[in-house]
Amino acid sequence: MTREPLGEADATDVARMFKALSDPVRLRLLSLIASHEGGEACVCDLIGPFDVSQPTISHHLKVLREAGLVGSERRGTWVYYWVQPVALNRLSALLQAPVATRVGA
Amino acid sequence: MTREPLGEADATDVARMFKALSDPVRLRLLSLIASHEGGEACVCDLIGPFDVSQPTISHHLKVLREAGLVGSERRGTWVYYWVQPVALNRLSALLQAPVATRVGA
DNA sequence: GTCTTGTATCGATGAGTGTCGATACAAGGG
DNA sequence: CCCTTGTATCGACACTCATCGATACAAGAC
Repeated sequence: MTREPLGEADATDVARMFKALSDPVRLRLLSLIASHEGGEACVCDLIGPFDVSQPTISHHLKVLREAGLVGSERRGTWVYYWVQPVALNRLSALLQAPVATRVGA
Repeated sequence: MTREPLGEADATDVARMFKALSDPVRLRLLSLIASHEGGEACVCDLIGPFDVSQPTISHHLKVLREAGLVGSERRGTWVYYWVQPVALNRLSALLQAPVATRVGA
């Protein structure tokens, strides 16, 4: 990003992912999933830590999934979610700024 | 983030920055500024590339500034903007995911 | 001073978003 | 079968946001 300007298409694509990260509940969900043992977490593990209702958690998980930031799978009664490292690393790389961009900064 | 869950306060703080990045126009503005020679750009350089009005560009620059992602300064007639590398790097580091989080992923 | 150019703010409006309760769907146990 | 538990969808509501035109402010030229 600091090398050459983003094109319109890329910007729209990346903006959709950042929008998925622009909510505190979703950020905490993502970090709960990422830091959970085995790298994945059941939805039942993700409802307790929040003050919002179960449908709201389900909605936020859907947003993260449709943004490509997490994957999910039903196994028996429970549904498990895991992070998609490739997507996160893409955003991470995009934000890496040069050490000193501006003269005197 | 992949090490331990984000606290509520941190999540709210970081979410505000990601929200500033969640718009295609703002992403392109940021990359235009970052990739401009000297690491800074005059507002007059930032209006032409877009199809939106000048007040809208001004609004988006304000959002980026209030999120701490860019700095600005008036020099004579023109106002210059530059990126804040520390802020971008903080977000970048936060998104760095382990190479293989899930077994078999 | 007045005029012109660059930038920011204001007020309005249409679209989008987070949240909820109610409800539907999925799967296993009795 | 019915019942229970886990998860997703639906419909509604309050709120936020991106955008605009109009206007105000800043600074230099004349």
